[in-house]
Amino acid sequence: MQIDFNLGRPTGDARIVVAMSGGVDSSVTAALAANTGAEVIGVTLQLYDHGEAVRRPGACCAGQDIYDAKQVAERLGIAHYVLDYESRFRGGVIDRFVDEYARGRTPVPCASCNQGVKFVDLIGFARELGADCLATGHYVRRVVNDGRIEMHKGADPRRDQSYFLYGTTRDQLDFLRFPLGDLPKDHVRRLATELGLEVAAKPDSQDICFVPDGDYAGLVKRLRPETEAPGDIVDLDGRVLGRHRGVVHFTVGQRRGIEVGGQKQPLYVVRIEPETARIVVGPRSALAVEAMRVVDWNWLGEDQCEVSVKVRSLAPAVPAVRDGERVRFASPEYGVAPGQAAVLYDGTRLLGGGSIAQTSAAPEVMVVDAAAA
RNA sequence: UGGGGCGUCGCCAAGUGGUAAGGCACCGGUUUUUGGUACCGGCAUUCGCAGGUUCGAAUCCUGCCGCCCCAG
Repeated sequence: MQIDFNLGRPTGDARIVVAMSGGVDSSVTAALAANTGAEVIGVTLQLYDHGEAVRRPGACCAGQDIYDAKQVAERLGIAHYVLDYESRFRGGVIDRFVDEYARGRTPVPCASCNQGVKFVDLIGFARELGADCLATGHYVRRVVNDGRIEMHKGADPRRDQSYFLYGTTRDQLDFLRFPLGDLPKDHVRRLATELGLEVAAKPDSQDICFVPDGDYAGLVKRLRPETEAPGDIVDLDGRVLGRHRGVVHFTVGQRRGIEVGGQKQPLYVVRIEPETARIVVGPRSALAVEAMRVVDWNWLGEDQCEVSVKVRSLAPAVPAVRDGERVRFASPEYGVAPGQAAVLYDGTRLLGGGSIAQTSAAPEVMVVDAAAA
């Protein structure tokens, strides 16, 4: 399969650096790059293998991933480097991750990783190598439209990763290539099989990469012990309903894990107050948000105001209006957690996004109970 | 120790003779390169305890235990 990398010159003279995680996607990306006839250099980042923050006994998955990447590079006959970015990852991703939880917010580590280590440091490295581009296995599309470079959602809607890439700058986008953006995931896997890549059947990555056992709370508690201070669970009127074992265990919109029973309706986390370690809970209707304040914007669009917005990776984007740093939903959105990313689109085009700083509750809607009426 | 009420899964709660609803919580799964949501599934051989009546009781009777309210 041939993919046009749009390098602006014959690929035979070009040099492509590929970010190789050791997974299926980036491995196929490397293979597609090699297919162009360009000189291809695979780069794998060692991010958390020996990190103090992650004390994982026994075999290390990160080590396995690096090994896998090396195997693939060898099979493809391309150069391969492993870069030690642990300290940068620790500072730019893990520390920020735990700090956000300590503030009662809910971070998106994949977004900060892409914004920092991957697209700043790795692109810098690729440029130093004299590369024409950095290719990654992300499911997004880079579209040149009338001389303007745009990022669009991946063609496979179930695989689109643009949410995590909202922080990509124009400069970075200019240098990046996403050869998988037009392909469905199963197609990529089939390619991996056809190419005889040993990672073809490797499971998709999931969860937070530096917390493979899923116990992110344990990591946060080790680094920020104050997040495990117990506190009250209170309702919207301040009545104490129960106790909890640390704000780190909660995020706005969360239902499970509150451990308060005996209610007519499920309770959800409405607000987190880290100063007093209080978790405020209420019915689902209390989660309705009509607008939010978004900070730390990255903007790739023009002056679009009518947009669609995602406040989480999955779930379709919903209509909204952008007004400065405020974004107002056309209809109430539920479970909008500060710290998460607000990512704005114009159709499939990524316009930019930022970090959710505050939300405004939608006025209580009188729900008429048809059965009672 | 006069009167009244109550005791059904961790919580709330249906069920008043025919062989234990439902909700919340909890657990598991599905989905997912964040967290969460959502969805699906599981969850009392047993109804405070002990006897009795009955073909058959959580439902009727007796006693005991516990709790609540009003009276003292």
